[in-house]
Amino acid sequence: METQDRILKAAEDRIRVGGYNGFSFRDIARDTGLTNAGVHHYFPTKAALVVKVTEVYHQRFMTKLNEAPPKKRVGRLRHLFGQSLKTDGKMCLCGLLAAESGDLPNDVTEQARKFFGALKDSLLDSFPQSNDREGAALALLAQLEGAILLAIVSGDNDIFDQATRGMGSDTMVNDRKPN
Amino acid sequence: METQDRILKAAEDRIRVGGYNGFSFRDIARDTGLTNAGVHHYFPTKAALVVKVTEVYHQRFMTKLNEAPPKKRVGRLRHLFGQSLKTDGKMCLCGLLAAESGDLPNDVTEQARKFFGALKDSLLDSFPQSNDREGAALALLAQLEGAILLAIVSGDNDIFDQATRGMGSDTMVNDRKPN
DNA sequence: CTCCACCTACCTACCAGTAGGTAAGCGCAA
DNA sequence: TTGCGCTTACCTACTGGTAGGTAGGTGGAG
Repeated sequence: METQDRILKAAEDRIRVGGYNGFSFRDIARDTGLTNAGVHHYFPTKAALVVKVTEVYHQRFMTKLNEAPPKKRVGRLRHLFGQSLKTDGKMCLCGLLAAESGDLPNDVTEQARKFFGALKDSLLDSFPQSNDREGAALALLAQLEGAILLAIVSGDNDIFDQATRGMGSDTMVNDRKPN
Repeated sequence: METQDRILKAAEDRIRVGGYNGFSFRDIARDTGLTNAGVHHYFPTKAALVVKVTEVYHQRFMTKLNEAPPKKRVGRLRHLFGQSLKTDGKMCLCGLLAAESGDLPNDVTEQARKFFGALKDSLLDSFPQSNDREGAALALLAQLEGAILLAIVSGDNDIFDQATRGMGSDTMVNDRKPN
């Protein structure tokens, strides 16, 4: 694996546990077997590193989401969030950054915002046109992001399933009752 | 206002913007006109300070929530979260701490967990006994916490309303606060 | 020989936390 | 009423350690 990719992976893992202020260049250096300066060789500033991490995350996530046809996006999204929790045992990267966004470099906040914008747009086609699709997509996104948050703080993955029951797989694949 | 309370207020405000690692004792000292050591006089460690902040927040929040009768708790809770966003312009304290919880002192994480436990318990009575009340309460909590997160990162309070539309008005009760 | 990856060595600023001092106030006894 | 022991509420000055970031070198591959 390329050094740059190892740096990005280490940074993503760190951020998804402790957030932007919860890791340092030296942490990443230790994780990758480099030195502080070695990490700076690839990313001049912390903000630049985190922006790149979010770009990679964004693209990877959207690719997986858009593999599913519009009608199955909700279930797919639920699956992806669940995987984030159960396989990685970690928060959604952009969810954590969003929470801290009041104290982040502007371009990092902007990246998190873009992620949720893209998610919402990809989701719109899953809802019937007549209703408030925008609101329905946002509500769903909110519920998923909140569910992962509740599960993480509780240290209990089942909470994610409880808080998202009925979403996607059973009742709601293509006809969630919008409020 | 007592010095200790000014410290607690400053710390709460700071945490709700940047999280646990997003503020320092010196920030609080500047906010309150004290010195670093002056803040340490009241709170020996950062963890102790943050634990106290969450205790005060928890109690204040639950008091306001439980003013409403069980049947109106959902609307009340939505109102309180909306107020947190629109009046304070800030995240829910425990939501932010929950997101970062992977990198927090244990007793701080525990406080955040307790907050959501209390919220869920208070909410249970708002749901019909026959169904999966636990899941319904968790889903609602998740949606609210996620909605505030999406609104914060977007810098657009309307997103909170969109993502929680219908909540507390159809199946739940009205969401106008009865003051 | 050049370029690139990465290093050593270092900077300044800041971190949480501590040591020890001081000024003002308390309850209480003479 | 004065004086004493003790406490509260801070302060200045400092510690060891870490933060993000930089200047300039080294070693190996092409």
